Amino acid sequence: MLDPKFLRNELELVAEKLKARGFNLDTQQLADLEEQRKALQVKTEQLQNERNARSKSIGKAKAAGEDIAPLLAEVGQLGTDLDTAKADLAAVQEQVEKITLGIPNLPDDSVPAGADENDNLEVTTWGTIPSFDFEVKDHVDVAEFLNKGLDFESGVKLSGSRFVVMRGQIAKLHRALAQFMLDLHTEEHGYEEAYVPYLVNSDSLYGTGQLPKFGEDLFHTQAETEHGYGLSLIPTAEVPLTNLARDEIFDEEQLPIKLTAHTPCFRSEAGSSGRDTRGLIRQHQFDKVELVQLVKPEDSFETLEQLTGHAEAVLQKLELPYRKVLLCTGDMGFGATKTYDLEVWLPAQNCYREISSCSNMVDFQARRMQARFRRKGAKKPELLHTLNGSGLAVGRTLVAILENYQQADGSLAIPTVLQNYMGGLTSISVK
RNA sequence: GGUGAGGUGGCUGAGCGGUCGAAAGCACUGGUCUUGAAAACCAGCAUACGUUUGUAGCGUAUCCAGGGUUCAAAUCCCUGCCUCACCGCCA
Repeated sequence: MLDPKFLRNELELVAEKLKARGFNLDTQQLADLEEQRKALQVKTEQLQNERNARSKSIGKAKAAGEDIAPLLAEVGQLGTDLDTAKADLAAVQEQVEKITLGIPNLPDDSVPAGADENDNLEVTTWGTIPSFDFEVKDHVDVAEFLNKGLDFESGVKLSGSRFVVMRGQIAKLHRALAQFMLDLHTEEHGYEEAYVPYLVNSDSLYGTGQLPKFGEDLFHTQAETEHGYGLSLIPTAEVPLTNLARDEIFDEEQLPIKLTAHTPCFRSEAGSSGRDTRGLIRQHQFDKVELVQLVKPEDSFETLEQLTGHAEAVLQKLELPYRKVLLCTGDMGFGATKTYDLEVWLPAQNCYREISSCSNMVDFQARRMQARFRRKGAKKPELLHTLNGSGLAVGRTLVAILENYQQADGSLAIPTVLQNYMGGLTSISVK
């Protein structure tokens, strides 16, 4: 959510910045509603003031033993006037809120203008793209050959399309990856490990910005009612981790707060029906190790560079070639003001594919969540800044390893840093 | 799931339907005192929004949340959520 005062006072500037990310703000409508809101709010508060004053004088009169009947008669119409004013105000406020909750964050000035992913800016590449002296298989075929380690048929039987069963050494490798990532972030990058709920309430989803606009991307445990959806499955650990700060006021010295968690993520993939139907790339359920930081405003852009580096470290230690991309205005997520994507090299697709997305949300989520901190000696608390990034998507990392570490004989080499997690195993081969 | 108790400011904890944004204590901040510290004493100490050039003033709201009764609700009624205790069940 944007700063309502900024939105009000700089409406045209906001609209212009939003245009860069393909969002059209109806400034006329919003300005009209704001004007109504202001008038109604003043009116309502005046009526309330009058009612309070009169009620108070009735109380005093009664205490003094005076006859209060004439005073009561005077109040007469006030109550109903107040009720209608309140109702009118609530209706307008609801409209304003509906609009403001649906406005995405403003892009930072360092973000390149562009319409879609084709306008993203490649920042760096790392590693050398491997060459194979045999015909490369994609990850599905590599795993199929390795004792049917990825079992999509069973996924369909148990649940439906976009679900998978992993077995044997592939399942273990998947687990090893998550362990490795968590250990790296906690032991070398200073994050605190967290175990969090996989079901969250609607307040949490509003806080990080999944609701109200993106409800159809989530799995809900019950249909939407006026009280929300009840509990919903998390689409990312960003939701529970970031919402830990909701309605909190931290001391300045407590920041930055750095949290990591390994969780499954659930996405309905509504609107992606034809895309990436083969393999592990796009599943309804996948695991991810998430990084979240809560920082002081002046630190957030520097923190974005660091956090992205923490995600890059995973790829580097796994010796997977990747590139770092600065997303353009048109390709960023709803709450982000600046986002780097890390894209890993997939030999079978002969291209880079997204494996991590690291974003600075500045105060966008913090304002929704009322997540604040107080500077030493300061009276007023300030909104903090929130950042998050994948460090990394475990399923897609498994894909990258299956493809980049495949051998001519059909076996799979195990990246050095994972061998300890695999009981010393250096490769996986057919039984 | 059943029964009972309860949810008040950073914490503890008062609060006959009216002058309660809320006693008191603790914590915290500033000051007096002191060579310094402690103690003592004095003062201050919630958040959001609106109005406004204003971190001033004024106004409004907030005593778990949402409804209701009333001229007036922290206080009464209903619903929900949560906490605690005991019972049942369970990994």
